[in-house]
Amino acid sequence: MVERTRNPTIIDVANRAGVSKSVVSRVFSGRGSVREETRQRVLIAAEQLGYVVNAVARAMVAHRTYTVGAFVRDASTAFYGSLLTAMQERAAFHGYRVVTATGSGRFAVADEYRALETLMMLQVEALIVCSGALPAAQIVPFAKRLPTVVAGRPETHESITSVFCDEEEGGAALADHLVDLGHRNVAVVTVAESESITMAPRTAAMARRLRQRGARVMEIHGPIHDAEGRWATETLRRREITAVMAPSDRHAVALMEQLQLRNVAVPGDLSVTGYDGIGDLATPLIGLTHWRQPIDLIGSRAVDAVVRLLDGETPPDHHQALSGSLVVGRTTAPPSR
Amino acid sequence: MVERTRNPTIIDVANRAGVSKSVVSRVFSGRGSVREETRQRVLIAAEQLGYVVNAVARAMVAHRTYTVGAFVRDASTAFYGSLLTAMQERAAFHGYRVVTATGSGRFAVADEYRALETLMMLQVEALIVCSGALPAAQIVPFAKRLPTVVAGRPETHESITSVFCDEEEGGAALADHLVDLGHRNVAVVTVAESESITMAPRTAAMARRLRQRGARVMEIHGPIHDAEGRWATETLRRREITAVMAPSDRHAVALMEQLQLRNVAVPGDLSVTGYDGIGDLATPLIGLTHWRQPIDLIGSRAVDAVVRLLDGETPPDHHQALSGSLVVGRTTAPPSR
DNA sequence: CTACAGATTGGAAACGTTCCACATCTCTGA
DNA sequence: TCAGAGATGTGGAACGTTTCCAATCTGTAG
Repeated sequence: MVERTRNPTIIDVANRAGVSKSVVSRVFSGRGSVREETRQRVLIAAEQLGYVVNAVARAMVAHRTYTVGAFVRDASTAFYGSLLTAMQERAAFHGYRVVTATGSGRFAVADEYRALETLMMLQVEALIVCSGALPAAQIVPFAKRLPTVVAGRPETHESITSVFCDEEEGGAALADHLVDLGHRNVAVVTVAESESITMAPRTAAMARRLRQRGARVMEIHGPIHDAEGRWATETLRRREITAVMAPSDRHAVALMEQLQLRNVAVPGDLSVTGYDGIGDLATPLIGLTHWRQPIDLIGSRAVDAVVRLLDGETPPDHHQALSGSLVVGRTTAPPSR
Repeated sequence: MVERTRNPTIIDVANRAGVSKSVVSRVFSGRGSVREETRQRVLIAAEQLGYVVNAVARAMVAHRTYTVGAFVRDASTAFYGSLLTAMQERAAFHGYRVVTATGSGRFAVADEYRALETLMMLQVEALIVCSGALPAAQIVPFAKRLPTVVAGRPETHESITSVFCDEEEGGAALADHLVDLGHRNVAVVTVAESESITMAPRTAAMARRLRQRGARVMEIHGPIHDAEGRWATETLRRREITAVMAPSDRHAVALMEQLQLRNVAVPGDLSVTGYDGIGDLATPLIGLTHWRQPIDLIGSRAVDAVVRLLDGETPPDHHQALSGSLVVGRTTAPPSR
C-alpha cells in the first residue's frame, strides 16, 4: 500500500546534512556558491531522504511557473493531437511546460471561457489558444493580462498574436489542380462557420477560385454521413458533378466511405480532394489528394512567439501565415466525360 | 503590449471590500459561512479587480494539487493521444487535472525517469504510467510514494495497479479467424520487446494459437519499411505464405503500402490483419481486419483506479484485463490456393 | 433585560521555497 | 602579521493562500 507520509522538505535535508536551509536551496536551485564538500553532503542527505524539489513552493515565491497554458477545444482529433505534441516538444526545448485545458467538446463558449480561467488559476505565464471556435472578443480580456497567441487560425485583432496556415493558398491550389485536370462542374462541401472558423474561409477560397477559372460550383452542406450519403450521391450524379472538394481529410474520407457503399468509383466516377494532411488519413494507402498543412510548424512557431513575448520582445511577425503544400494522390483524375 | 503587473491577491480584494482576507478566502473556497451581503461585496470587489484564485498558493497550504501525472512515452501516436484524451476527460469528471510528461521519444530509460521526477516536483497526487517500455523496476520507487497505475500494459508487480487489454485474447482471436478462413501458412511480424512491451506477448499469442491449430508460422522481424519491403514480399511469395499478422494497425498499413507498390493484392494474394482499432486507420475505407482495443475504457478505468487509491480504497481489481473485439474487414479472405 | 447559542468576522500561524542582508571563514599580498 | 576581498554559510522575511481560534455580533428564550 501507498504510505501517505509528508514529503521531506528542504529543512529535513538541511538538518540531516548539518547545514542551513539556505545552502540546500542554493544546491538545488543552482544559484549562489556552495563549497564542493558541502554540496556533496547535501546531495547525499537528499538522496537518502528521497527529497525532490517542490515546484509548487518554488513557483509561489519565484512568481514563475515556467508553464504555458494551451487551450484546445477537442484534443481527440489528429489535428489538435499533433499540434499539442509539437507545442509540448518545443516548449520543453525552451524550458517550459505545457498544461492543457480542454473545452467541453460541445461548442459551449461558457465552458471554454471557464477552461481559460482554470489556466489562469494555475498561474500559467502565457496562453496559446487552439480553438477554431472561441471568438476573439472572449480572448482579448486574457490577452490583456498574459502573452497570448492564437494558433491554427487567423486572428486579426491587434492585441493578439497569431500563427496559422494561409487558407486561401490551399483552397486555391486544390481548385487549380482540379480545373487543370479538366473539371468544370465541382461540388464543395461546406461546414457551418460556428463549427469551425478555419474551414469556412478554406471552402470559400475553393469556390472562389473555381468560379474564377470558369467552373460551375455547387455547395453541399456537410458533413456527409449515413443519412445524407444517399441523397448526396444522387445529387452529385444528377448534377453531373465530376469532383468534390471536402473541407478536411476527415470529411473527404467520410464521403469516400459513402461513395464506396454506393459503388461510385474514385477517381473513376468522381474525383475527391481533402485538406490537412495530418495524422493517419494521409497514408499513401488511401492516396487522398489533399493540401498538407505544416502542423508541427504551427505548434512550434506558436510556442516560439509566446516565448519571445515572455522575454519581452515583440515577435517579428505579429500574424504569421505559414504555407502548406499540395499532395497529389490517387483520388483525383481527369473527368471521365 | 502586455502589461506585466502583479496579479491582485486576496488581500487586495479584502481591502477593497472592507473585510479581512479570511472572509475573501471563505467566499472563494466555499468553506465556512459568510453573510450574503458581505459575500456580494467581496464578489463585486473581486470582479472589479479581475481577481482569480491563485491555485499555486492554494496547493501549497492545502497540500493538494488535484493533479494526476500521466507519463506517456510518445504522445504523437493515435494510441497515446486517445488514451490521454480519455484520461483527461475522466479525471475532469472526478475533479482532477492531468498533467503530462513525455519521454524523449527515443527509448532512453534515463530520460523517462527524469520525466517522472518532473511530475513529482509538480506535486502530482498520483501517477499513471502509459509507457510500453519503462520497466517495472523503474516504476516501483515512485509507486512506493504515490498511488500509481500502469495503463495499457499488463504489470504483475504487486505494488503496482494496472489496467490493460488482454493481449492473449486478441492475438488468439485473430489467429482463429485466419485458420477458420483456411490459412495454414502464416507470417507474424514481430517487434523487439525493448521497443514495445505490449506487442511481444501479442504476437507471441498469435504464433502460439496458429501452431496449436496446425498452421505453419514464420516470424518476420518488423517494421516493414521501404528497404525491407522488397525482401519481405519476395520471402512471403517464396514461402507460399497466404496471410500476414501485424502487431498493430500501423504496421499492417505500412506493410500494405509495400504490398501495393509491388502489386500484391490484399486479400487476393495475401490476407493482412492489424491490431488496435484506434484512430483513423480503423476507417471502413481501408477496411482492415483487426482486433479493437477499448482504449477509452483503459483510460477511464485507469483514472478511476487512481482516484480510488487516492480516496484510500483499494481498487476492486488490482490488475484489470479488459477485453476487445474482433473487427472483420476486407483485408482477410480465404487463401486463393 | 440578561444570558446564551449560533452565525459571522478578524488575526495569526503555517505551508516550502527563494532571496536578501549579514556574519564568518579562507586566502592573498604587502 | 594584518587588512581586505571573495567565498561560503546563516537567519529571517516574503510569496498568497487556508485554517484554527478567539472575538464580536445577532437573535431568542427566559
